[in-house]
Amino acid sequence: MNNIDLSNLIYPSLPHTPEEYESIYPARTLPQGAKVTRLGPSPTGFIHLGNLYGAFVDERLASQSNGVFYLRIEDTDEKRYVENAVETIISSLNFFDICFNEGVTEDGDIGKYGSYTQSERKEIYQTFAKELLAKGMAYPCFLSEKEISSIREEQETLKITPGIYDGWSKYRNFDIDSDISAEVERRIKAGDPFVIRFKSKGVPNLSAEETKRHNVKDAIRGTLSVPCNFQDIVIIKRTGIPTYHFAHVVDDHLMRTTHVVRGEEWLSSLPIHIELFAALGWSLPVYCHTAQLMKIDEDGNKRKLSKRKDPELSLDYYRSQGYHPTAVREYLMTILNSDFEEWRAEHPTSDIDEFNFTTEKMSGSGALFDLNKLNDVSKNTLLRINVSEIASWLKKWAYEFAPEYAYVFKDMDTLEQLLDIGRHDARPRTDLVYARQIMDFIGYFFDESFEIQDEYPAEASTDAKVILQKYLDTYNYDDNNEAWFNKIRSIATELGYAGKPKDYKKNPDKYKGHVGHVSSVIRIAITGKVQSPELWTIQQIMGEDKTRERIYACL
RNA sequence: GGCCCCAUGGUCAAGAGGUUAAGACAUCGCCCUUUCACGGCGGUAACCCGGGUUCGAUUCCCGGUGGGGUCACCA
Repeated sequence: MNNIDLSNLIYPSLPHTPEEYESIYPARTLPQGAKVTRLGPSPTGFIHLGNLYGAFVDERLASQSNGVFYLRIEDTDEKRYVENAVETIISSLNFFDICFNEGVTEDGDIGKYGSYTQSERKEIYQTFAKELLAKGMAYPCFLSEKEISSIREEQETLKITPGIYDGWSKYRNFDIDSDISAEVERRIKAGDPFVIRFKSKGVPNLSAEETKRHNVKDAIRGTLSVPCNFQDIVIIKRTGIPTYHFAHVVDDHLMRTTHVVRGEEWLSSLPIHIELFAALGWSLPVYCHTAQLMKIDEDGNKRKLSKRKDPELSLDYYRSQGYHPTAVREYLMTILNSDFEEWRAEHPTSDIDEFNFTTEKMSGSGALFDLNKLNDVSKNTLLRINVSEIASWLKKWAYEFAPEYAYVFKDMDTLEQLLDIGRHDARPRTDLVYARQIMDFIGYFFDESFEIQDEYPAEASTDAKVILQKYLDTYNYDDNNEAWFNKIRSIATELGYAGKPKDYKKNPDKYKGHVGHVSSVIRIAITGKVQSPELWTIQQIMGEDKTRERIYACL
């Protein structure tokens, strides 16, 4: 038995040794306890709420510990590349206030641990693959697709775990079989394509009791017990590019990541990563496997979210509906940490950054996305933002997503007054939820969108014109709220309506209705709807002429 | 199918070996009120099932069921 080292034949010239990379990317000098996190999207450009959820965890962890949060583009799958994806990812995340302090940016990389694009790190991965090769911990494998699938078939009939592992690839022990080693050497020299597989030390197909296990601490889930890996997984593909598994291990070590936040779908490949880290002699990062986000559908049935596709899941959906980024962050934090809502109730005006977020308080089970809750969080969040900011945010939103509302923004002062109605009362109104809804809510004010939508209340419909005529006769723009309403009350009593709703309720037969019915008629004439904020204020903003016009139009 | 993760009202969720099992959203009713909203009060509504440990389990253990994930030269 002779140990044959093919590493130099496979990778004859690489610019650096593993040791050199260790010093090129030295341990970071950061304050005690600082966390280094990363987001590693593939460049499909599709960012969904689940990504944002995870990114938020990364961002909080790093920022709260004065650490580093960096963006790494994981483009090891050429088929996935979408034009401008990186720009889209960055801008979507930035919109929701998720910012990176290192990594890929639109103007090139920032930071000393680059390149932050995996396709540009080929030589680094190969250097470590070469090391594994030299140590006999990896091997070149020439198995074709056909061969692999016939191995799988055989394994299926044998009812054992499918895959390439000890006993199944004839290339695994090439160095002790001279025939195979001669073949391998010849084919490498001939330029035949091959992959590099990790040579797992795990023992395959043991019974449940015999299986060796790892106990790993997960920052969200506590101690996890996973079986040891025994698959000879591919670390370098035929193209020379690493697989996710290998790139993850090499990059997160070299970039000195302390906390790996990723979805729970990665849980099942954790054994692979554990073995890889050990094989390279590196310590494990702290894993944080987040639960999946789910949603509730229109029928009220719960349903798991499928990762891609679901348009409601796309971040762009919330952007185009006009949810305020702060509201989305608030909502996300309520599902992220169970005690956030309580904290928010105690600190209504504090910045969300002051909340102490921890992974331990995250739930291991998937949360259902709840639009009701988002809306509730959103209206309370908007209450905390001052009107001028809301107005300009709406304008920006309309410019991008709803140009048909341009008329709303012709007079920003008026818009601000409109939006501000009732917001500073002791018990403030919470009418504003998201941009599209707000456009609808204030639509009554603008001639472009004004229309009579509701019917006069039955109690006053026959008197409607009389009421409006009398109102027009007595209306005075300079009346204050009280004087104005007293006039309406006089009209009501004059026509046989109760001046107070209570009187009407006590003696419904004595009156045609009450003052509320009378004012509803006026409200409908002016706003087109039975429901509106404070009418007097609306009129003051509208101005005398427009108010009179609207009434007149109904006569 | 193997393996892994998860399991308290409709939803998010607190919780401890003994509690009248919090709270928020949603929903329903009442009150306040010139409409709506806001606010106040109240109602409906939950520990997946079966064993075991225990004086006592929703809580701890085991098994099952259900949901999810994963078994690629995708991430």
